[in-house]
Amino acid sequence: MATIEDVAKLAGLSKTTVSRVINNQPYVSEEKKQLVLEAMKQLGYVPNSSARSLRNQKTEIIAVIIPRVMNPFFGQFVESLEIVASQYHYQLIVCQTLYSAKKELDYLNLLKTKQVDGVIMTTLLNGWEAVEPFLEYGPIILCNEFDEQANVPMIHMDQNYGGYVATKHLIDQGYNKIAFCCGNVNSNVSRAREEGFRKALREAGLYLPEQYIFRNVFTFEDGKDVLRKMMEMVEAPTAVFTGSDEVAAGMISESKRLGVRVPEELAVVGFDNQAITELMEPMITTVNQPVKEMGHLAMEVMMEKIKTRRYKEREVHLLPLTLIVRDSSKLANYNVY
Amino acid sequence: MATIEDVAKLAGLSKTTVSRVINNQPYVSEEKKQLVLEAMKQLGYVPNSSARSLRNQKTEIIAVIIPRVMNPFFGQFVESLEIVASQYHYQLIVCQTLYSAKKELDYLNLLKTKQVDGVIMTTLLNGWEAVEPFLEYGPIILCNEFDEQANVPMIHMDQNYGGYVATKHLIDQGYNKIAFCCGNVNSNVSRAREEGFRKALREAGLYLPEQYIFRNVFTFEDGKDVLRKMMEMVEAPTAVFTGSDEVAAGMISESKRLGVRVPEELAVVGFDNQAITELMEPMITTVNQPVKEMGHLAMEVMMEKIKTRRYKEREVHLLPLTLIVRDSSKLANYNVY
DNA sequence: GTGAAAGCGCTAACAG
DNA sequence: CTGTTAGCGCTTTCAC
Repeated sequence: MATIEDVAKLAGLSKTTVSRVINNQPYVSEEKKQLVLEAMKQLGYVPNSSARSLRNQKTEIIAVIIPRVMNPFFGQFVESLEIVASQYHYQLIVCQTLYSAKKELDYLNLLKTKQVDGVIMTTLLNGWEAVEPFLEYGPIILCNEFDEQANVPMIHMDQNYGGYVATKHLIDQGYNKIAFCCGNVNSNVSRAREEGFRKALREAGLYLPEQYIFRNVFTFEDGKDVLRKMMEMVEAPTAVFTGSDEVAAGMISESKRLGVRVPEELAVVGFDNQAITELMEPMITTVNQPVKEMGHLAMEVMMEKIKTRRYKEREVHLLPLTLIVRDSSKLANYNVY
Repeated sequence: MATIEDVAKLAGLSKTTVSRVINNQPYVSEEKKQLVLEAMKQLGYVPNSSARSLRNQKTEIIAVIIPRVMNPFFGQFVESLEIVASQYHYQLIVCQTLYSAKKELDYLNLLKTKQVDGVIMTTLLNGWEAVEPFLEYGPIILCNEFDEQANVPMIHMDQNYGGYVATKHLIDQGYNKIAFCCGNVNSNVSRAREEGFRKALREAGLYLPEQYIFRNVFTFEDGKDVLRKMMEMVEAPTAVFTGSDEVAAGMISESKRLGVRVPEELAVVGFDNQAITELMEPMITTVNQPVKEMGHLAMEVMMEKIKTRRYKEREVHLLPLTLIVRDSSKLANYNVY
């Protein structure tokens, strides 16, 4: 493998001059520049990234921590992050926690070992106190997940509003026995959605029985399970707010199997606005999250923080959530009027 | 940031000894070892990866080149790759070509610049001739996509069989006007499937009109478009083999809109066995691809190639494909008997 | 067992 | 404009 020295020798110049050419620096005559370029081409030379990283103290790699790629929300996030990163000639390392706090911590260490220039986190399994010390080694951006104390850039959606608007919609449709389903209990995302949910119920003077609350519901299968549990209740809910389209789809699928009509006997609202919402029958009412925008913004903010080196300041970017009404929550007779 | 030198000073020892402790090398007394460990803890020391990479000529990073993360097939592939990589303490860089040959080449350069220790490719947009020279800089593994000339490890499915078995199934169900749909024209995957498809038709003595062949069909929307085109034909096909479940879903969705009954008037077979196949109505007949296994195997093979440093040899791992019959291709009256 | 010193490939003072 | 030199942080001879 050719090194800068080989190029220098072949061109009959010094390493410095070659380096200047590589980095498009001024103060190198056109003549010598051509000499260098020629030598580089002849040797098929490309600079060694490890050497550059060591010397420049930066790797041009960003790590993104997500639960798992196959969750469509995070998959889409990774996709949009990578697109922007590649425009800046940065690479993206994917880090899947698989919901393990230990793995989250291991991945944060990439910052400490200087394998990456920054970390974008979408989970906070260890709590902010555990994450904060890593700030000493480079920028961390909180995406989707958030924390009241965190002194870093945060990009997320108004989850409280999301929970509120979806629930308000159900109430407006005439439903009054509404259940709540969420994923990670320790997540502020879930917490905020639940607050919004409760706010809507409160405003409507509706009561929320304890058993109408389901937590740690993540997958299609989980959705099925919850539906069965709901239907076994003496007083079953007539509507349910879920934390993800996948869960909503599971519920609808299981409803069909049990002969429960959606939305007549049970209204279902999803979250995320994934492709599946338009494929299910009935099509799923959901809350759209601007994931792509979040990815773009996150990477842009990361690039800026790396450049300015000021990243230990709280900075909140709030992205809008919008309710998308489809068939899984729309009572036919309400449409007539 | 503490360096090895700081640790050495604090422990009152040399860098060499500290290095030995870091790397668990023998020939260091238990006593000094404890001294070093203590100093390391006190300083919160972690070795700098760039320095290690430069010195050891390896980064412990693997790049994976895929079209895009949001394609569920590749998303799942990335997910399983990352899981195995992390067990080996390797990181995974995602590289999305977005179907651009130039980007594919750019990403291959990661190998040349030594930013990664190996590359796993799932596309071959530039043809093997263009890829081969990069072998000089490190291992390349071909996954899913394959090439007859490539002198590297290849892990893929028997696509020819996949095309054959799905088509045979349609024929056995009594369909005889069968259309073919595939994605990338220049892909051996598509090519092999088409061969299998044609073989089944040939065996059954069925004729294949040119207009029954659709290429460059990738998305849900593409599926809808193709369906409309098919239905506009004077002699419309009564069955269709598609290259992906997404496309199949698009077709079924559009069929419903147009009042075309599936499978009575049109049988549809997908490919990949994604979650969506069980959510659509009717549920989609498809060909299961062991993506997870492919990911695991690919990373295991990569680790082995990196260790042995022998990777310029052709080596084919063929994974089995299985037909999964569901409702989108099953004529009710055929089930009775 | 332990340490001094060289060097991985690159960039940036600094001097000319 | 160009080159000499030092050094980023680590591992590995090689000597003791």
